[in-house]
Amino acid sequence: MKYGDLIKERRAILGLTQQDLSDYTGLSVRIIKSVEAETGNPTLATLEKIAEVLGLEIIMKVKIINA
Amino acid sequence: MKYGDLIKERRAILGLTQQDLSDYTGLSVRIIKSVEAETGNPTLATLEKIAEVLGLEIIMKVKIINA
DNA sequence: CCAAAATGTGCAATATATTACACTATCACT
DNA sequence: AGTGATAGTGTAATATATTGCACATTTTGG
Repeated sequence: MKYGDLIKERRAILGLTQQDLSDYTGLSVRIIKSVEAETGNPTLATLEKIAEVLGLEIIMKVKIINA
Repeated sequence: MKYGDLIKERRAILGLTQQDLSDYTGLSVRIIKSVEAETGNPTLATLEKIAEVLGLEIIMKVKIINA
């Protein structure tokens, strides 16, 4: 799953800084950075908090081959 | 994101036990259980390993309101 | 009904995600 | 050029995900 760029772009669209996103999610700025850079291995809760603030959603579904 | 039941059902469809899924993913049986029960807070890597074996995928996308 | 297989739970040890702080780097603007 | 705002990095401390074991419970098939 790619998520770093999506989060970064979405945050930019909403005009938020990493600090803003940190404040709104309650996550450390360091984690915001690592998630956007896709370094590290975030917890589902971490991703969900970010997704919630940015109007994103995380979905697990059956993988369609060749689609 | 709901994932426990999907994983459980998918594993059943493929005729795998929790032990099988543990072997194929390299994750402990305990974690397989906690993920299926949606207790705990799994790492993205943990979910991805399970998804890969079960033919599932995890996606983050812009949330469409009223859809 | 019975036995074996599969699943669920408590606990301690280990691995690692998250945090906080300090510092550097980059970018925008005057 | 320089200042302020924003973003990236190293390290140590803390919180917690993951593991392994032992045992209880449930389920499945004969």
